[in-house]
Amino acid sequence: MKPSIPKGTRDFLPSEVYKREYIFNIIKRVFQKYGYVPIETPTMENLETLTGKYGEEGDRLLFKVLNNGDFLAKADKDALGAMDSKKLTSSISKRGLRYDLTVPFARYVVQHQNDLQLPFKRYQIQPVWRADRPQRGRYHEFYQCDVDVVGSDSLMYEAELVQIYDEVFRSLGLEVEVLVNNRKVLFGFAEALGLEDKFMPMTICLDKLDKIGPEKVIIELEKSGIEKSKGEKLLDFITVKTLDELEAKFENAPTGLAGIKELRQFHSYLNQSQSHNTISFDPSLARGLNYYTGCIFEVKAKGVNMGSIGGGGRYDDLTSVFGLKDISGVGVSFGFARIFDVMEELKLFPKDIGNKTQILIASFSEGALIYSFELGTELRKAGISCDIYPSAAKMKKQLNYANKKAIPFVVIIGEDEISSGQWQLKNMVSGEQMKFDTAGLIKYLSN
RNA sequence: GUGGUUGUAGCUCAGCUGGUUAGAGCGCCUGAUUGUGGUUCAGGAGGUCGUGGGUUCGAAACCCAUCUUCCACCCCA
Repeated sequence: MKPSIPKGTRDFLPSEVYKREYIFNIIKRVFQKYGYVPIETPTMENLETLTGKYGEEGDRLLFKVLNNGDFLAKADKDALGAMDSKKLTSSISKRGLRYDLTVPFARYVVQHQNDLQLPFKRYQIQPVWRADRPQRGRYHEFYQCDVDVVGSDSLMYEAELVQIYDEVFRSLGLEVEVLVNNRKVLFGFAEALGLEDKFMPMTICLDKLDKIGPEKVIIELEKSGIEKSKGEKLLDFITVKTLDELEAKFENAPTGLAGIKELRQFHSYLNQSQSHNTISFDPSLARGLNYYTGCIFEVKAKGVNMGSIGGGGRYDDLTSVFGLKDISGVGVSFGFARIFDVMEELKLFPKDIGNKTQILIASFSEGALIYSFELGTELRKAGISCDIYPSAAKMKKQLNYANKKAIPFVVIIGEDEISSGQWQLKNMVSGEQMKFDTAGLIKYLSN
């Protein structure tokens, strides 16, 4: 049998896991500093929790888990006879793999509302699954890293999350630009142009601006039933640079004005001069997801051509479908896979990442193995990370093992060393050899 | 979900219009060097040519199906 894994999934080598954990650890440290706590939710949710939350497209991409037991006996016979897969699904599958972390979190908040102190600040790093067609950087299984706060509509949290972005990327050594906009401002465009009923398609087209260019955006808008003159006006709107300029154009747009007010308050919390990265207002920023209702964010890395490496925003009513009304939330997520790629491209991972083993103990004879194990025990007791070669293989092979694993020191044990009690320590970089007894070796390696 | 693309040794890839024993580089193993790695030299192992059908005297090559890879849409991380 040829070994294989399912389409769109990946194995990770030790070096990749080390790098991933390097990123995770920095992110977690920042989250905890800002008072966010970790939670986890199950891999599987009830299908009814997930369906209908991501639009029709999202439902298609949900992985469904087949019921156990004699599932066909309980299947919808009409749907089965009619070969209607969509209709059949609900009778043979009651669970699905989580599609993102936000909807399970909304369910979690409602379910545990009596145990949670609001505002509740949580972070969550877990894999999610989507039955999309895989491509590079697009998998069936991938990690998401979300940080959210629910139970407060204070714009202080928008400012806090942007600070978190700033601090995380600074710690990772990445320079980024944080783009900020507000869905109410976008709605203001629709109000000003009399396009309130076309708001959704308008934002979807606008979101493609930097990808397809202004001419094609106008064509797309026309396809959605927005006439060319209004499309041109819309593109004219988004050329504004400041909130004051925009305010002047929003005479008949009460929601738009409310959005401007929110952005002003957000900026008053943030002291720009304290930010390491650029934070800029971008009226064309739209974000695809429609549950956002207030401020929205997107993060782009400077110096590389890569899509956004993070994003998020304010959502006013995500918990109401689970029966809890008037809970406002705001959150952002980190695009882990892309951050990984950008850091790889810019060579930002520390060089010694993953080289945790300090020393290898090599043996010249079978009789030396017992001494090797004993020495290893002593070194480990002293907190030195060491690896013991398990046989008296050819020295060439043992030293090669150390080279492959980038272990910087090898201690060599043979008959001479055993009788004298002086171990040979070899520096694998310089090739130098020195003699130590056990105590001296520990002292030398502890420096 | 739509249209395309890819699959040959552990890895990266050659392999002509179908023709006899399927190749290279790197890696791996062995030896030169029976107590010392990275260099060098010599030798060696390793392949159901993604899988299943078909066409043919003959298929890695042509046809069909299927899986996989990557790409453009859709959508998104």
